[in-house]
Amino acid sequence: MARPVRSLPPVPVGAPPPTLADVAERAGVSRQTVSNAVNNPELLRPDTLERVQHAIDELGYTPNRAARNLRTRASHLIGLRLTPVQEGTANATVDRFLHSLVETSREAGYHVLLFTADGDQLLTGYEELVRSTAVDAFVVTDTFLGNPQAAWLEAQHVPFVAFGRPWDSPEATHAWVDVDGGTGVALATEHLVGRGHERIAWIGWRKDSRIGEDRRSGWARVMYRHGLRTTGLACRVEDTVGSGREAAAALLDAAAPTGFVCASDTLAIGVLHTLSERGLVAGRDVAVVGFDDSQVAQVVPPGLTSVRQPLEQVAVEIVTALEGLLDTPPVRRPGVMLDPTLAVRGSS
Amino acid sequence: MARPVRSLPPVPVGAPPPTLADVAERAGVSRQTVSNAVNNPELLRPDTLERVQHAIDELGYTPNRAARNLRTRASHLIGLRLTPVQEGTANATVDRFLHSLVETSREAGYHVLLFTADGDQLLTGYEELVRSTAVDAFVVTDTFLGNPQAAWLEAQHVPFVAFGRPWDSPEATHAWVDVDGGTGVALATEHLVGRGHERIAWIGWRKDSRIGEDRRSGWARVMYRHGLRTTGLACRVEDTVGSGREAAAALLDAAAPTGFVCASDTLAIGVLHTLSERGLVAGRDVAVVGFDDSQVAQVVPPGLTSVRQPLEQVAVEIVTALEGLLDTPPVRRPGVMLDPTLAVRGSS
DNA sequence: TGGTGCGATTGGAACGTTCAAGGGGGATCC
DNA sequence: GGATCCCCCTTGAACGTTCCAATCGCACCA
Repeated sequence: MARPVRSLPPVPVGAPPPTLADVAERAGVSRQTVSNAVNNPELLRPDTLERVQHAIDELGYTPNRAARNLRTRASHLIGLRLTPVQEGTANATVDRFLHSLVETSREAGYHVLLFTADGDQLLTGYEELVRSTAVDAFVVTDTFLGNPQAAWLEAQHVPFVAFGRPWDSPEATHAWVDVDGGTGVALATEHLVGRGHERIAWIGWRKDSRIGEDRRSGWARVMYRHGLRTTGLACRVEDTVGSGREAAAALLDAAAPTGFVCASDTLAIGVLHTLSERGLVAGRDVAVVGFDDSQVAQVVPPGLTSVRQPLEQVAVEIVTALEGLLDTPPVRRPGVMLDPTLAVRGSS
Repeated sequence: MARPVRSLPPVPVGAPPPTLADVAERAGVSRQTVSNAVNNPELLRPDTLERVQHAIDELGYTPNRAARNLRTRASHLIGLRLTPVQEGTANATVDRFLHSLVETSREAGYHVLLFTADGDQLLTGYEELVRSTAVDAFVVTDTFLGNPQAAWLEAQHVPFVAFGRPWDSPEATHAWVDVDGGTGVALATEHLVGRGHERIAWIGWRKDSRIGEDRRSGWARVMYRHGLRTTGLACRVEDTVGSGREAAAALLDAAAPTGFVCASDTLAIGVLHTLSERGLVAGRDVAVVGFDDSQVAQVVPPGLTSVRQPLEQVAVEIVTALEGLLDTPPVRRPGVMLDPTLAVRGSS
C-alpha cells in the first residue's frame, strides 16, 4: 500500500527544515535511532519505530541528501552524457532510452544526472564528476566509436555500464548491455523473404562501423540461407537521408531490388524519398525496412517497418548491473545481449 | 585560454581522494586559503594563489560536492521532470530542449537532474527532491495542463521557472519563458498567402487547449487581414496522426482548401497521409505546414514546412531566470516571450 | 546472587567544506 | 612611538548525516 500523499508540511516559510536531531528530540530517542528508523527499520523495536515514524510525519522530515552523501561517500546519482543532437536524421533511441533509464533508476533509488562534454573535455567531464563525488557511476552510450571512454573509465576504476558491447577490445571486462543488431536485421530480412521477395538490397554504414557490419551480417546470413543472391545488392554509405536516397536510386537502377533492408531509419527514409520521386509506392511496389523504430518510422506514410530495440529491458539490465557494481563488495556481471523485435507497418 | 587536459591523477587506486587539508598542507597554507583560491581567487596575493594552484594540480584535487552542498545548502542541480513518452506522435521538442538546457546549465555551473513522477505522486516527487536538498530549483515544462504544479510550487516557495506562460492564472507572479505560438502560425499562414493560397485550412486542438487556441488565433488573424474566408476551413481534433488524416479528408471534401496550417507536426503528418492516399502531392497540389520542426518534419518526403521554436534561446532565458532566482537576494524576472521562426521545406 | 549473552539504544567522532570572526604585519598618519 | 587602517591569512565552529564502539536493560542460567 502506497503511503498517502503527505499533508502540508508544517515547516514555516524560511525556517530551516527539520533535522534528525529535531525528530529525535520529539520522539524522545537519539539521533542514531531515528537514522536507523529511516534506513534499517528492522533494528528497532516495533513500538519505538512507530513513535519515531510518528514524529517524522509530524515534522515532515526528509533526510538531507548532502549530509548523507558526505557521510556515505555516495551520491545516488547516475551520470549520463548527452550525445550531440543530429538534426535531419531519424535517430530517436535517446528519448525512449532516457525515459526507461530514469524510470528504472528511480525504482532502484537512483536519479539520473545529465551532462555534456566534447572533444578535449570529454574525459575531463567524466573525471570531474566522479572525482567530485557528483555521481556514483556512469552509463556510457556511445560505444560505437570504439569506446575510448570505456577503456579509460575502466583504467580509472570508475564504475560504469556500457550500452553497447566492447567491439574493439574483446578482452574488456567491464559490464555492458547490448542489442543483437544482426539478429534484428535477420528478422527483417526473413520477414521480406516470407513475403516472397528474392532481390533484397542492403543499405548500411561505412565498413569501419562495427555496428553496421554486425547488422549487415544478419542480412547476408538470411540471404545465404535461402540461396538468394547478395552480390550487387549491398552498399555502404553515410548515415544521412540524402545518402540513403542516392544509394536506393543506384541500387534500383543496377539490380532492381524489390525490397530494402537498411541499417537505420534515416537511410530507410532516404529510400522512401527515392521511391516517391519515381512514382513507386512503398509497401506495394517495393518493401522497405528500417532500424530503430523511431517516431519517424511510426508516423511517416505508409508507416515504416522497423527493427525495434528493447530499450526498456536494456535500461533494466543496465540498472541491475549498476546496482551490482555499487554493491560492497562489487558484483561483476558479464555482458548481456538482448534480442530486438520487428515492428511491421505499411512499408512492407 | 582553456586549461589543458589534466594529466593522469596521481591518486593511487583505492586511496581516498585528496581534500582541502591535503592541498593546504602541501602549499603551506590553511584550509580556508585553499578554499578561497578555488572560490574567490581575487582574495589571494598572486604568489600565494600560484602556490596553491600548483599544489592543487599536483595532487589532482577536486572539491567534494557533498561537503560543499552540505555547507552551502545548495546542490547546484536543476530538476526536470521527464514527461511520459507518447509513441506514434511527432513531438520532438523534448530532445532539442533537453540538450540546450543541459548545455546552458553547464555554462552557469549547474547540472540537470531528471526524475519522473505521475498522478498522485506528482507533487510528492517535486517536494521530496527539494526538501532533501537534492535540487536547488526546477524547470517545469508541462504548463499546458493548467499548471497545477506551478501554483503549488509557488505556494511552497520552491524556486522554479516555467517553460510556458501561466494561461489560467494571469495573476501568477512566477518566472516563465514561452514562445509566441500565435505569431508562429501567423508566420506560416502569411507564407502560404504569399504563395498565392486563398483557401487555407486550420487543423488544431480541442477548444480547451489554450495553446491550441492561441496558435489558431494566428491563423485567423492573418486570414482576416487579407480578407480571406475562414468559415468551414477550421476544425479541432485530438493530437494524433489519425485525427489529422480524417480532418484533412473532411476539409478537402467540404471546402477544397489548397493549403493546411496545423497546430502540430503530428497533425500535419496526418494531412500528408490523406494527400498520398488521394494521389495528391504535398507542395505541388496542396501546401502543408506543421508546428515544432520535429525530426519527422525534417526527413519526411518532401520535407515538411514547420514552425520552429527557438529552444536554444528558451533554455538560455530559463537559466538566466533561474540564476536570478537563486541569487541572494533573489531577482525576480517577469515573463519572457520569444518568437518562433518558419522552417520552409518542400511541402509548401 | 552474580555472571553471560543478546538485542535495543546511545554518544562521540568523522565525512570535507564554508562561514564568521580573529590575528599578524606592514604602511600610514598624527 | 603609538594608534589606526587595511590586506592577507588563519582558526574554530558548524552544516546533518552515518559509522563505530560502548552501554543499557533484560532474560537466562549456574
